[in-house]
Amino acid sequence: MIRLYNTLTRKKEEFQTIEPGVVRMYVCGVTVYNDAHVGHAMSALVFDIIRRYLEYRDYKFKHVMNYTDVDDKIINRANQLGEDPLKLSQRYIEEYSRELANLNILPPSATPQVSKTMPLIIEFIQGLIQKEAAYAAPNGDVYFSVISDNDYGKLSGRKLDDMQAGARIEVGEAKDHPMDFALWKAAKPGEISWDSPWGKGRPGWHIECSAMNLAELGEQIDIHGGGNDLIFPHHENEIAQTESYTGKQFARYWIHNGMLQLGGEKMSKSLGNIVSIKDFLAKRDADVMRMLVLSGNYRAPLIFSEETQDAAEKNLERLRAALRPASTSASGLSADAASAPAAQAESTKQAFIEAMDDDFNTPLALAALYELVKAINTARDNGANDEQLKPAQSMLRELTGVLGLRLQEKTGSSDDEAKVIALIEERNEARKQKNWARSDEIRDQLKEMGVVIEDSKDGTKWRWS
RNA sequence: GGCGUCGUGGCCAAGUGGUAAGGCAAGGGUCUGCAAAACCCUCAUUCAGGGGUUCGAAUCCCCUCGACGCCUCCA
Repeated sequence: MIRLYNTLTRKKEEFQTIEPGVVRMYVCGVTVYNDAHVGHAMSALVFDIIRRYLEYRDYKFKHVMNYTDVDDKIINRANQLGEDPLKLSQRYIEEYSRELANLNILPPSATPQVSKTMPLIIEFIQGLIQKEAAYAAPNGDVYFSVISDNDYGKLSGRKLDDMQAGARIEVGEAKDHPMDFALWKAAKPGEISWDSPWGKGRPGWHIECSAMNLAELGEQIDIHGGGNDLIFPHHENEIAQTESYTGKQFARYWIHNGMLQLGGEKMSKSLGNIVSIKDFLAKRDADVMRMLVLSGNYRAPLIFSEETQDAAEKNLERLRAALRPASTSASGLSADAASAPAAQAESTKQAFIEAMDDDFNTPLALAALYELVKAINTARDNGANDEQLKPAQSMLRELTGVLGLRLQEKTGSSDDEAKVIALIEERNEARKQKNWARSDEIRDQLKEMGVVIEDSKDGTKWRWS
């Protein structure tokens, strides 16, 4: 039984899809106006891991991730650069999708954009007005009426009365209730706009997701996800809009990832404490980012520091090392001893599934993997051959694959490779003559080139580090 | 001020009533010319602090302190 934590009910619930065997999942993507950062990567990775795991458990997936390509910030940025806003956002959409691919994130089955969903958004708003859940203001704005929705606030656990006390009431706004929010914003002079029954304008932020959801996945979906900073107001408002429109429960499970922390604070564009995905990948492997996400519960804040990144690299190296071949001089284990790693493979698989079934407990799943790593290494140390290592190694490959880890060995340039081999030959000559000084000097030189060497019975092995 | 999440060893982090997983770091050992890798051993009588419930609490309740998120755009 798969259980997952539902923000809506604040507890873990058994996972049951509307249509057996099929998961409809909508995850809020990004507003595209500049470089995405590792916090966005965290969110995308969390839902990629969830998807990969549920696919491993035989679910088919309809995975939708939207792009917000019409928005104040995009317009401002475009004005600064003297560029067309839709061209600007298109550029960042392409860039973001490349970055997701670089992070080994499976492409969603659909990636709708606001600018391409206008007719449906307008239709949606009209429907809400007809149901008296929304109203057009004289200035050309259209607002959602929160008092029309008797369970408004159920996702974030807020009451209208509580919120009103602290709400910022903009002077001159044409709202009936201070918490009412815009479905349609009248265009300011010179702004990009679309025609509508209320005049030229553009959609508010929340309505786009309701509309795209409906278009791509239908009235009811299984999982709606995003960062926990979206719970209020974004997801709260999405629920209000969609449920007022359809009269049905919108999403069964609301899943929210915790925020990535840099220096004790949430990483965000407005705070300016940003590490872009691009900058991260220039320094570290995509697996490192994924390992970082796997190292903690997806709902908890993720500490992003040099120390946690270094630890993630070490952990990856441990997994990679376990997949390396047996010693060429391996004598082979007795049939009895050879069954140990294979048996561990089975018990690790059980433990892995049990951990992941429980709200995607990746730290516990990793612990199960390390047990398998140990069994493989022990067998190898004891002389297991490749054939005997294979069952355990394939299982390790399978389960790390479910988590989306690539575990590729690092590579260097082939030009350097010839040099490395020459140096190792020279070093082995020196070692034969017991010229340890020269031998160690060459080892240091290789280390500076990023090459690690290991002397073994099979000869000297080397790899890029 | 309101709503919510949370505080576990040097660091990261499982564990939500039955007596503290795992990884990193550190120390010792086996192996090695020395290393590296691997393996073995050591490393929290204790879970922010204080009360309470219970035969029994890191786990439940209350209070205090602290952190983070949201309440405005945000993954």
